[in-house]
Amino acid sequence: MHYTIKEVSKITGLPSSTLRYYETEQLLPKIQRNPSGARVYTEDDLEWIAVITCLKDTGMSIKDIKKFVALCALGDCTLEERKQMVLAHKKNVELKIAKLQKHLEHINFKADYYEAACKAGTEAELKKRKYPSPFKL
Amino acid sequence: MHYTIKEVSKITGLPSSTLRYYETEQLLPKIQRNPSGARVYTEDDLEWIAVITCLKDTGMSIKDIKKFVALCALGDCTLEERKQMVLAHKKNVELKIAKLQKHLEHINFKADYYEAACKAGTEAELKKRKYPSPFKL
DNA sequence: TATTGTCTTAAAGTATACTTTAAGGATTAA
DNA sequence: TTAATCCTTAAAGTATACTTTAAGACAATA
Repeated sequence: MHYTIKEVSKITGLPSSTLRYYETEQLLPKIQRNPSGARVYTEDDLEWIAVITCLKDTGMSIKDIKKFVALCALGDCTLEERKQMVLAHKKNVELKIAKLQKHLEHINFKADYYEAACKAGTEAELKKRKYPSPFKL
Repeated sequence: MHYTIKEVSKITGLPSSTLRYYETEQLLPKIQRNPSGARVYTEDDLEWIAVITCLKDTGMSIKDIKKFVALCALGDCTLEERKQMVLAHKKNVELKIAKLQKHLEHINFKADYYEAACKAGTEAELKKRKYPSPFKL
């Protein structure tokens, strides 16, 4: 199956302008063109977009994604380096999730706090409730 | 206990410039000054910084944090609105974590892929291994 | 055939969140 | 007392990741 830029935009949720931007930044391989010069996306292109989206949404910079894509283009001789990049990123994402979960505890504390404060109509009594400091003082 | 801006910077990991920026943007209440005009931070200020850091690191914009801080300053009449903000943000963070976990599966797939490819010395045989598309085609 | 809607490019513009610079004042160590 | 090191402000600069604009080409519809 082949897709126009508009279809890909709808499928992926990325604006056409972003899809063009990713291509000029070389986050995507060169996309084929039809006789009048319009982009024609394949299933493989969609798979690439999924990978890029995954890396981007997990916090990898455009610059690093570009580097990863460039390594892929070089073939088997970059396998080890790509593996290291993926493992490092995996670790980053795990840390990111752990950090968010820690912060979520703080937010849950606040949710309980406001639940109680709204019931009481005032937070005067509640200000003593303190969430343990995340800093070493 | 009282702290200089440099001490707070060390404790929180935020550069002094960022602490000043947060204050001018009104993410922090006005910080006390010593006789020569230098900032003097209290434990309460550190608690605020922890809240701001929590909101910021979980993806709340400076603009929205500012709004939340302003509501806090208005007192009990904004309790309900603050509660709604906290609950909405809690939901956002939960979604964010779920999304990261989903992406982590994709990254784990890639890690396995590169593990196998490095062992084989080539990815030729592995290109058939496809991670299920996250898009509805 | 004219209009509408899509596509193209390159370049300039925008949003967010800081960060740096410049110029000067106060405190401490030699 | 002089140099180093902190502090201050306001304003300009930076980085990242797009997004918009402008100008023009192509294809389908009224």
